[in-house]
Amino acid sequence: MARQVTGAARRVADAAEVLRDEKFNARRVELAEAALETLGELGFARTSLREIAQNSAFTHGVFHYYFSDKLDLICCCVRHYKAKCVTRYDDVVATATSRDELTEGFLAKLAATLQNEARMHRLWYDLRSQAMFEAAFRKDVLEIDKSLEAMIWRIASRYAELGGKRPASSPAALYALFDGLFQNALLKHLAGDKTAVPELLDEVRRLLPTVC
Amino acid sequence: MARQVTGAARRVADAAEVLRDEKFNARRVELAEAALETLGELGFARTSLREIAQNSAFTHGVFHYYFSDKLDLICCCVRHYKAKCVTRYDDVVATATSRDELTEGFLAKLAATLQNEARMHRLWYDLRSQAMFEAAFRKDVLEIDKSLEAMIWRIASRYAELGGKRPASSPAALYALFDGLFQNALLKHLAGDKTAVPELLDEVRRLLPTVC
DNA sequence: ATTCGTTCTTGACAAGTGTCAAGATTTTGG
DNA sequence: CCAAAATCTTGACACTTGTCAAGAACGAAT
Repeated sequence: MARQVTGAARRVADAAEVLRDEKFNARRVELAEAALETLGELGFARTSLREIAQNSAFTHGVFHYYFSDKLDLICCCVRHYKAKCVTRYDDVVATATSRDELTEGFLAKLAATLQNEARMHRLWYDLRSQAMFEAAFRKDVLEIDKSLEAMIWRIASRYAELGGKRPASSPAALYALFDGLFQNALLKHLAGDKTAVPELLDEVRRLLPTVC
Repeated sequence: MARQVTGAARRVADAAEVLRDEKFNARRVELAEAALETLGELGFARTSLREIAQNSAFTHGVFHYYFSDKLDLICCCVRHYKAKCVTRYDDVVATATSRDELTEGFLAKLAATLQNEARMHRLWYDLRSQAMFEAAFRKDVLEIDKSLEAMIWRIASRYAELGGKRPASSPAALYALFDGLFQNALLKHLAGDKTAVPELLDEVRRLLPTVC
């Protein structure tokens, strides 16, 4: 009987701890989301914890309560960002019933992303570059890169399938191609080049039938 | 006669000034080269002028004598870096007399670059990302990007020519593809992935005949 | 309602930052 | 050879940075 009580008590205690952990983690995500705002605005190099705090509803001390240090915070930001990013085109892939439909849906989302979420994406490129210097970022960054490659591959596979074909290149090559084009268009777009977005769309429209 | 003397004096003065300017600029390049060492090691975010000075034969004051501020120094570094980079494959393109020769020469240089100049290249990716935040970098970065695109295009054109064909993609798409592949391979290589280099070579070897 | 553990605020600290200026040193031109 | 201009050194400045600790505010369980 003592056994059962202990078992029950343990269960209750465990449940409580899980709950606390979840709450703790939810707060971490809240803070990470707030941090992403400032990071997207200033970039990794120019962003300090105090600046993050000032641009948010929190004080700088809270960040040190929830994160062991700055890298811990940024890693949490990156992981959180990932979840949002990777599913961006899943709707289009799931609902498109023809090559044209898929193409137009993809291009529309691509253009919208480039214009409305430029800040988040430049942060991604920033952090991916940081990972080349800071080993602490590498694991997460490589993981996200893999996820993005898979995302592109899903689009390409579906596009090929709708045409009764198979993709003509490897997942790595396809991802490299689209990522490179997007990165270049993003830089031009941020530099005020109005032609960046339409030129990206043209390029992708021309490319899709040749690679899948 | 007074006219002639003034004219001659002016010419001499001008020549002297040009000489001084050249000397001044040579020194700037020396300093930039020293700065590139530290920048390649630490990345833009973590590099301070004092650190640059300590890792070099100069004192930190000199850098402020030759550069108006930190951005000015970094811009000079980037411009200097460009000149070296853009001509890397020109020999191979000029001397190759067959597709195979060009392929092997290109791949050899590609592998060597990835392994021996990883630090300089991660710095390039770092600065290109910085340009998305810092407007002062954009002009130079976009210019270098264009030069690199042209470099890739020269290789692809020559490769196509040697096969009696024409490149199947636009310069932008080709550059995006190779740049994306290289960037990804660099990250993996820096993360200690021994397969990064051979996999890049395989991918490029497979890709070349399909895009040109 | 009181107590105890969690959460948050505030202020401080040491280290590091870019920038500048006064003066030492070297080079140059007459 | 000497004055003037350039190059360079040194040390200081005002400011920002990440980190931490002391304690206030809060919430939940007894």
